[in-house]
Amino acid sequence: MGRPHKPLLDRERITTTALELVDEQGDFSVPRIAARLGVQTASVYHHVDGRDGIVELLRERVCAAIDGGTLDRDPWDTAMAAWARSYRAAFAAHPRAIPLLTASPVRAAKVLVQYERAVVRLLDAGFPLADVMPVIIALENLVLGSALDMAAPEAMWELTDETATPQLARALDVVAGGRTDAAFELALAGYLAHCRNLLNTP
Amino acid sequence: MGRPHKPLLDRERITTTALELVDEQGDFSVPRIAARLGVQTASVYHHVDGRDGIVELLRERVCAAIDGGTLDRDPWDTAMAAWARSYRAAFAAHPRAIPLLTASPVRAAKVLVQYERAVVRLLDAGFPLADVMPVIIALENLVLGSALDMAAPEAMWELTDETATPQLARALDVVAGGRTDAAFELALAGYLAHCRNLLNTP
DNA sequence: ACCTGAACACCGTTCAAGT
DNA sequence: ACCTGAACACCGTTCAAGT
Repeated sequence: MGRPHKPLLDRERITTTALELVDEQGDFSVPRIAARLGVQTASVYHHVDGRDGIVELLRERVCAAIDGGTLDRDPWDTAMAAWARSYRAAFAAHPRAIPLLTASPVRAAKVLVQYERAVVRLLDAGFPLADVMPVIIALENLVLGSALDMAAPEAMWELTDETATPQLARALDVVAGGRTDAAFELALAGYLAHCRNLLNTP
Repeated sequence: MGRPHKPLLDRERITTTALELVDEQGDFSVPRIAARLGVQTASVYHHVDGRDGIVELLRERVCAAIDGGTLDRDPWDTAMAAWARSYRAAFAAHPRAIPLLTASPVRAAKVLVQYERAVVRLLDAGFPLADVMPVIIALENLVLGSALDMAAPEAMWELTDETATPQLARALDVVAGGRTDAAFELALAGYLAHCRNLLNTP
């Protein structure tokens, strides 16, 4: 066939197809992307840096939904809370992608700029330089830990032998659906309170 | 060859070999396990429920290092803190296994028993039933989020274009090695303080 | 019950050949 | 520059055949 007049493929469409596959089936493969786009497997490699490159594109695509504007809100703790919720919501929109994306951290330029903004906000708020990264990484840990929890199928919490863990069964029963959100909000509240405290008692 | 007088393989040795491979190379495959054990690939399938079964065995093996005894300490918040640190340390002992293990949550019987114990401790401490699971899951999120951070190669934090994020570079520079532990301890302290507060102001 | 050898479907990746 | 077809090494899994 040779080269077409108009390219059949581009990174955008490859990313979209990969994300569709992950949303539908929990995983993707290069051949299945190619098949969906009506193209040979090898063609994909002319646009993308292998399978790992596609994962990186997925990470950037998912993270594009994080609203960096939240970081401009006042005061600083409101900004951090809103950023954390937006960060988490971006991952929640594609739960089946989460195990794929959390394997290595987000280092896309667009997200690093948000980290830079967060550093500045915290310095302006009065945090000592040495506290800034721990504060930010702790927030990232919170978000990603919660994301993993969201990615776990509900069935993971269905206890097969309830008699061995009766109190756990009772405690699970009473939270049912909202366990994930409640845990995140609890951790976030604790985190923010502790940060405020750090600032007031140096 | 046929059946040997003494089995050449068992789940224990398969798990150990898989963990060795993961520690050394960041991943494992059934054929490579077989090769190390001087056996055919197909033989492994007589002892183990496929690749996923081996991952589950890895999860159980790594989690066996969690010290459930910490949950008996007094008072309850000391117990939770010690449990969280032990939980995290178990994962930290095999950082390259973490992405493999965090994809789905720990549901091995031996660990569920610890969750049961944690539920009882929290109920005894006076937490309302509805708060118990959020409190426990938030702790799990904290631990796993931090584990992911530990699994990330140091290089992930080396900024290629420092000028775009100068403050981030400065903040990173000053924490250097200890960023992961500092972030975890910060989040844990905030979490515990918040839990204590929940208990005192219902 | 446990190991082998062979087979199958699928994967990631490369590359010369075409336009 | 971009697509194809063919190739390669590797993977997970199954199964009949042996003891």
